[in-house]
Amino acid sequence: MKIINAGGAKKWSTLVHNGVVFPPPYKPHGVKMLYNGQPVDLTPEQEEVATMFAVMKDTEYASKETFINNFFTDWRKILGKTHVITKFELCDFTPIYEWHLSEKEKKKQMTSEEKKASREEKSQQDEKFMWAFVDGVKEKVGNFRVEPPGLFRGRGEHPKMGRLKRRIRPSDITINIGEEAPVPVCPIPGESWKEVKHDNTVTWLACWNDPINEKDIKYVFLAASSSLKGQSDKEKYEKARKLKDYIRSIRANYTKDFRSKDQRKKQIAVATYLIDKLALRAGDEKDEDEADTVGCCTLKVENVTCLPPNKLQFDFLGKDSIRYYNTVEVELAVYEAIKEFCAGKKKGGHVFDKLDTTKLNAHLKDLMPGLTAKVFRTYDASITLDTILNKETTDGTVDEKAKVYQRANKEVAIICNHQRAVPKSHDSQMNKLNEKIDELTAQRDQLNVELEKANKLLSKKAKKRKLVGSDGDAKRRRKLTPEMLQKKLSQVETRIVETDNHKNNKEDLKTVALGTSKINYLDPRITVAWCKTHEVPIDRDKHFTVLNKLF
DNA sequence: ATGTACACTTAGTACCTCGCAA
DNA sequence: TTGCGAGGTACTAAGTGTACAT
Repeated sequence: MKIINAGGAKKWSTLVHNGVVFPPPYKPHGVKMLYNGQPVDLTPEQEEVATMFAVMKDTEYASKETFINNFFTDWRKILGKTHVITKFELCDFTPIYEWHLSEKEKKKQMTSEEKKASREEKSQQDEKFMWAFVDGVKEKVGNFRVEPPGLFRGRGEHPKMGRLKRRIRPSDITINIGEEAPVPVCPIPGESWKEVKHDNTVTWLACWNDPINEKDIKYVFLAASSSLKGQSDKEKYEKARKLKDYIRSIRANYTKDFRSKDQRKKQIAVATYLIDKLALRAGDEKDEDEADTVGCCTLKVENVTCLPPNKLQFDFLGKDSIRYYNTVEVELAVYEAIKEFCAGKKKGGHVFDKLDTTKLNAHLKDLMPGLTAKVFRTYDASITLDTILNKETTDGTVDEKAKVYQRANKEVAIICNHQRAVPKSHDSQMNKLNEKIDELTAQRDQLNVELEKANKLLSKKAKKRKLVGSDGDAKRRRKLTPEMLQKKLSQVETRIVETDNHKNNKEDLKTVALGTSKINYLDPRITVAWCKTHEVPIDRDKHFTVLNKLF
């Protein structure tokens, strides 16, 4: 018997769960697309794939050549050699797209009771799959739903985008479950699981091969709120914290090697420096059939520009094809070393040609037990969060303190290069805020005029009263007193400042994704400690409330 | 030393929900 | 009552890193 994961520790003693939920079978709609202007008959299977493409009309993918070619190639396999459809250019998916829009509209038009009812029905069906028992403890399952068929949405310039991701069947699925637990009933009549195993050195409940990349495996894991996930999360942050004790000697170590005669040592030193200073990812080698992205070890000469006297400009696509664009001042020795590594190499050549992630990590392990490249990102995040929170938190309202936390969160996100697409509604929201500010400013000006008038009137009246003893007329009495106007004025002024801050904050964060760092990089213990010290209720944030219980 | 299978973390986006202001 | 924005969840792609085979 092949022993898999032999070194892996035991993760559980008993494991009980109910398997996975399959997406419902395809329901044909019968809407005919056009080919060369004529309606065409499609079998349900053919129609299903056509529909997958049709509904993506308003995405970027729909106009990408690679996507279209891959889709069409896979679809034609299903259409068969003799089918009338042979040219993509003659296909008109609009009828199906419009059907899709009207279905969407129908759903939107449902009353809130109907929506609620169907939601409840669904959650009732899902209920038994949502939970697992790990060593007798009820834990939430993460992704118990099997991925539905669809067109592959690879990020960046992925050579496989648009390929048909076929339907997963029970015979694709391996179930991992406790020996004594009942094997989940296969929910599709007449079919059965590929395999049932009882491996307690792993944490997954089910897996199948990714149909796009057959050598890749998709897993069903427990949710982040489970103690198994919480445990390894805690270990991750503990390791990052330990790096604090080692960082001085690690830095001394690589600094010494910047000028090493041994090219490999020198490259390791410079790479470690970049990972430490810039929180770059390790950068594993990638296959030809994946998007062309890089990390530290895979940086190519064209990704780094040396700007005299000692600046480096980085420009490359990293994970998820997110652009990393940054100019930094580095130690002169690093600058010289990079220049030397790049010298004489052709475009596409690796800056660190004597290096890969395995070698780098092996070296890091010598410096600190369990140290790998990714720990530096967690470490950087922890240091940044801690520093900003300590430096910037002042006595003030809870809202003001929360703003400080958000600023720290933002800095971490920037360091980790967590970006997002500018929200679709960004421009219109900015316009609205500008209009709001204009409106408030006009209000303010108006109030100032009124206030001035009211004050004048008051002093006039005072004079008059001395002379005549007037009690003022009814019309005047309805007007606001200067005090009231003053109060209103300061309210408006506050709102102007608030709205302006809100606007600037929104603009500032339009391309920054805060969520990833919050979930994966901000040590909950730092957050919780800060909340306690500064009397910010932890339950303001659901994420940390959950983790607080777990940690 | 290098390649690869496997397991697990990290990532951005689409969508959904809920509370609030208009 | 509605429409909208913030914030959360679901989804699944894309990384990292280890163990083992070659």
